[in-house]
Amino acid sequence: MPYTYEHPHPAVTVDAVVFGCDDADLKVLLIQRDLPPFRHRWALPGGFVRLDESLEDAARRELHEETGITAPYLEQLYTFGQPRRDPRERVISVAYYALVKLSEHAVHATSDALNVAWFPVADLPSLAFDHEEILESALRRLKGKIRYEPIGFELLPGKFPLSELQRLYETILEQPLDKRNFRKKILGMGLLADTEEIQQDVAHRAARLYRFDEPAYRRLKKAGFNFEL
Amino acid sequence: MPYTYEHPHPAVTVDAVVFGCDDADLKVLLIQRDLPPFRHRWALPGGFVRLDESLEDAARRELHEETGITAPYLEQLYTFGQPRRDPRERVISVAYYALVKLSEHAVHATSDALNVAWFPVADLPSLAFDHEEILESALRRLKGKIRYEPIGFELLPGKFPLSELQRLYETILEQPLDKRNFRKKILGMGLLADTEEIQQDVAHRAARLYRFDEPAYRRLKKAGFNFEL
DNA sequence: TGTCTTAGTGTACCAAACACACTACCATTC
DNA sequence: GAATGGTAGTGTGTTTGGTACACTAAGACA
Repeated sequence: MPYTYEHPHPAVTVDAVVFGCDDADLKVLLIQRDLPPFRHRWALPGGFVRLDESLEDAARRELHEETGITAPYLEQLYTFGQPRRDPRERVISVAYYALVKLSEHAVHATSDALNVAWFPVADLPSLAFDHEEILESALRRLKGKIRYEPIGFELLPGKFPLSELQRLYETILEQPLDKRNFRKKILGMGLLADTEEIQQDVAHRAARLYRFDEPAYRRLKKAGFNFEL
Repeated sequence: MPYTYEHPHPAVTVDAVVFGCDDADLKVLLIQRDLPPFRHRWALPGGFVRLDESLEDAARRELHEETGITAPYLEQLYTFGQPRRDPRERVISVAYYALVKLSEHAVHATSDALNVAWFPVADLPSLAFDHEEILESALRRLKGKIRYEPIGFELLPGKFPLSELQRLYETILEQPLDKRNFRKKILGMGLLADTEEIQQDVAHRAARLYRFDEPAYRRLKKAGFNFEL
């Protein structure tokens, strides 16, 4: 059972900041801890890295184990390793951030967590460890990256009206965008395919639905195109 | 002497990609290993993180111990943690990149290293571990970041002619820039202060020397200015 | 049939990006 | 001291993309 080394080793964990978006808000997935330290506090999903798995695999595994979410867009964010960030022992945490289509992911609490829930980023509870710092860092990254990589689509359903895409950008960038300029620019890129479908069950004129044209993006990127909004 | 844990722990190291620039080239600082594994191979300076120091402190300490360099611009790059990247045991490496003024830093080998030397990034030896991957990643980051943060100045001496700054950008971005447009843009930002000095001992017309005006940059940044080249 | 709500569309102006070529200055050499 | 070689330094016109801005169209519902 015990593991012995000649030199001291820190523990290594992965934590994930999972973003989702619904009609109203940008949201983050949190779990409520069922074990000390910080028992009953909300925290980012995450856990210890096993010796035979890569960091990214560990992040995916923990995410699945604790929240039921699989295979999202996942990217390494930053590594947090201040000496006293965990009261138990020296723990170095490699943080990831993930983007998921909120509507397509039912979440459910599992063994290690008392509870799992989506929180609007504008209204968060106090978090365990240094997870508030990690979350802020993830938000900054998202805000920066969404402007020059087409990652916003990961947060939307497969088919979406342009107004929803615009609202997503406005929410994340925290600034209003002009409708005509937004449409002109995004449609001009040639990354959106018209699905020939329209919204259903809305109490007003129905909007066309578009989808992100991934192959077109890869083609354009190869040809030197740079996404920018 | 032995350290015992209930669960297996990986080892954690920091590695640093140190960039410098001389008249001709962008260069990287490497050490020649004096110990197995990869004995006699060139590698990035780095080493094990101590339990009572932060990751950044560890990077600075190792850099100083192995190469004599102190207090450079240092930023976390990425964390590399594939299970078999080190043949001895599971080692997770938090990589940093640093920018230094090459001319102002005499380097010297110390105990752990057989040798220390600057290599042009265009002409590198084969490296130990996955250090080639780390170095490529650092180059990508540098290339991306230098366009929207004024970090290029960290690589130049305190006083420099505009032509040297331009050559630095051309080297890192790997593309030629128009002299007039470059000067217009960079001078128009108001980040460069004229030192009222000129080059000495050159075999042609001497150029004015400028310095990066850090307080001006902070002021402008606060007012919403964004560096971009 | 009127009202409400969101979808969808075009143009004029301004600012920044880009392309482009010559003169000025200094040191060295003959 | 004249000529040469090498880098410093300078301005304009064109094009492109960013930004500001207001009305009509469609469909649901009362």
